[in-house]
Amino acid sequence: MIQVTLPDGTVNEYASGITCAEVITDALGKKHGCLAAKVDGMEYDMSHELDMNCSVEGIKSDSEDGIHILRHSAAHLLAQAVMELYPGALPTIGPAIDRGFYYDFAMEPITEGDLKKIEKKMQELARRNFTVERVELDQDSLREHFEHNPYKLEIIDDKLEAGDGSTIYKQGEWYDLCLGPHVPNTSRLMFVKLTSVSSAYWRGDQDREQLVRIYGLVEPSKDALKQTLHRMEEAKKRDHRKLGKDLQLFHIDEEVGQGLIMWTPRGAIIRQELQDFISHHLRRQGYQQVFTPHIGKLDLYRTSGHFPYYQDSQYPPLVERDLMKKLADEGCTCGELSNLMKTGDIDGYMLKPMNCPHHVKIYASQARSYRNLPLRLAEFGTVYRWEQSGEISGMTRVRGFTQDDAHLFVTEDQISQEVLGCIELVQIIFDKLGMTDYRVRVGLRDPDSTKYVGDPSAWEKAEDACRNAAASLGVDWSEEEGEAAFYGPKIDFVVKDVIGREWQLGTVQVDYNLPERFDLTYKGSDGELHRPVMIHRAPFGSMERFCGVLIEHFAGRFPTWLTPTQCHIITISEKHKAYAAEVEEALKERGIRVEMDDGDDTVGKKIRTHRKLQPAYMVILGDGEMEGRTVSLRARNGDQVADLGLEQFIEDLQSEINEKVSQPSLVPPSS
RNA sequence: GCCACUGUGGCUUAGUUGGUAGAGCAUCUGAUUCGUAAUCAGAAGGUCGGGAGUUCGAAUCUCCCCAGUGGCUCCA
Repeated sequence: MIQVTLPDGTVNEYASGITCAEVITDALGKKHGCLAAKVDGMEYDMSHELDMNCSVEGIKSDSEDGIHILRHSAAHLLAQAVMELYPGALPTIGPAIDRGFYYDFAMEPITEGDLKKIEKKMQELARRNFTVERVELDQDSLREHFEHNPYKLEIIDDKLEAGDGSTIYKQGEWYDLCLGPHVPNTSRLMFVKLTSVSSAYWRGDQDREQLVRIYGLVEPSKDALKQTLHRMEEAKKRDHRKLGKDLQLFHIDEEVGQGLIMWTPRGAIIRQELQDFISHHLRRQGYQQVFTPHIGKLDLYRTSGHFPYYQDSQYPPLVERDLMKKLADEGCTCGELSNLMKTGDIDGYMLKPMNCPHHVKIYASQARSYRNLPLRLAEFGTVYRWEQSGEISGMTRVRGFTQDDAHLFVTEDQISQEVLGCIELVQIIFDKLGMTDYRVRVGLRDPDSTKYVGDPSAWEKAEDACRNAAASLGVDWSEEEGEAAFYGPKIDFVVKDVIGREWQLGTVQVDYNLPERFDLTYKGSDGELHRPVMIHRAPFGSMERFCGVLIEHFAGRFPTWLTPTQCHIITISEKHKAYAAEVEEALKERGIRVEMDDGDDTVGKKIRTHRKLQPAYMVILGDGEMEGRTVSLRARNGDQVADLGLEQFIEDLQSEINEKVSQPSLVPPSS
């Protein structure tokens, strides 16, 4: 007999060899809704047999662990279905992921249209309710089972020590190399939906085979699946690429170039407001504004180390006119040109891929003393990077962007405090915008690597500074070894977009490298020259990416202070034009952004039209308003308030803007 | 950069097996002056992402290029 402790603390006695399923059924009844079990905290199949005293807890299908198992099992089902439909395909790997699961196959490419067919097959297989069976095999028979699948053999080679066995999971005739656990039978996997097909490299290696990757969703119930699909639909409506067009915020033009954002008037307002907002805080924190050119000589980047090392991710250099002509006359090829530039035989200019070297030069333009430090130089600096064409996306991954950049030149003793200051700035901004859904990543050295510059004890101090700063935020943060830049540790702020992709926004990086390369110094209190440390920081990251994320965050419904047009005036009929003009003038006088519609459409039509642009308020003006010198407001959700005194309205609106209230609040919600 | 898919007037989109493009919104012109999600009528606007090819004939087939989408890889 063995003693089994249940989650509620009861201890039951069973004969040794009883399965988890039997224990859980005994404890919770037949309809226990569990997919697998935790035995002493470790996950096992329901069929796992218990042979010693232990604790057992069921894993429900709607728990986090349960969903994970469901997804992983659905991946197996997908592979089974694909194998039935495409006998030549070779399954490789198929894990559960955050939003579902995928499986990679070595096979002929398929199209989205084929997914329906595969999905149907999956449902059919689910319905046949195969038992999912765990089988332990020694290595020889494992190899035998997968002798026709070099991918599985490679996994066996990699993961298993010689002589070690492992397990396969069987459902019907089909089986896969896997550690489990899995659902007890395939009927649990009825509610699946294949979402997309794409490709991936075997083992994530660009130089290896490209595989067909199929993505899918699975949920424990029909309703849950429906809800998930609905949520995805809703999320897509907030996509900044769609809203950017609807709200006329930015434009990308094929003829201008890939990944190059043009901020249209309405979008430019948002950007300007954000820049003003942050500039205000920068001044308070002792930053000094600078401006630097968009290009710099190649030598500058040779010194900084960015050229030619990062040549592939930069726009090609600009070469002086005469030289270009001479080279052209001599029939110099691009490759030769590139080589000449690499060796320094000829010079040219580069579009700046970052602002640091220019700021470094400002630092170096004067003799600095410890009394000058920290020196904080800030600039909305536009940089250009040659991102791979396949990576470019909307506003979040572009080839030209403006960083809300700053570089702090500090003594080693000041690092900690200054990093903290940078972090605070990020937090002020995120708080004001109500962006709470972000994670913080502290990038540290890989202890085994030697690629890092700077003195190890200095690194430790800087890493501690980053850790402490991150901890002070009171949000989730994680340390990631090996994520540091080669020149110093960093703190990144990461948010997800509507389709679940992560984007790095704000960043704070400690840098020991550039001060070294540019031989920066300051005179210390001891009269000796010392090397300053640089801190790079950009709270938004880039204006483009940040705005893209912000559009999705607000679903296009910006707070009053940010929204491109704050009031849209709508007249009822022609006779209200004069009063409307008066109201418009009064608003504009106070710096409020107004758009007027005194055209001859019907009121309903005008409201419909203007709604699309999501102003904070629509100001409706008719007979009543004209007589009483009042306004009537319509909020974004359709709520209305009638006959507000004009002066009072303007006053209230202005304070709503000045205080950067999170959402328009002058129209009380209707009951 | 790699794989797959997509690309029709400003926007959304119809276009069966190849026979030189239909619509709605927006725009413009008239009429209408109307209280909160589309007033009526008319006009103008596309050669179908670009180029080459197959064909008597291509938006529809083939190839190359460009761009977008979903991934992969990358991201100082």
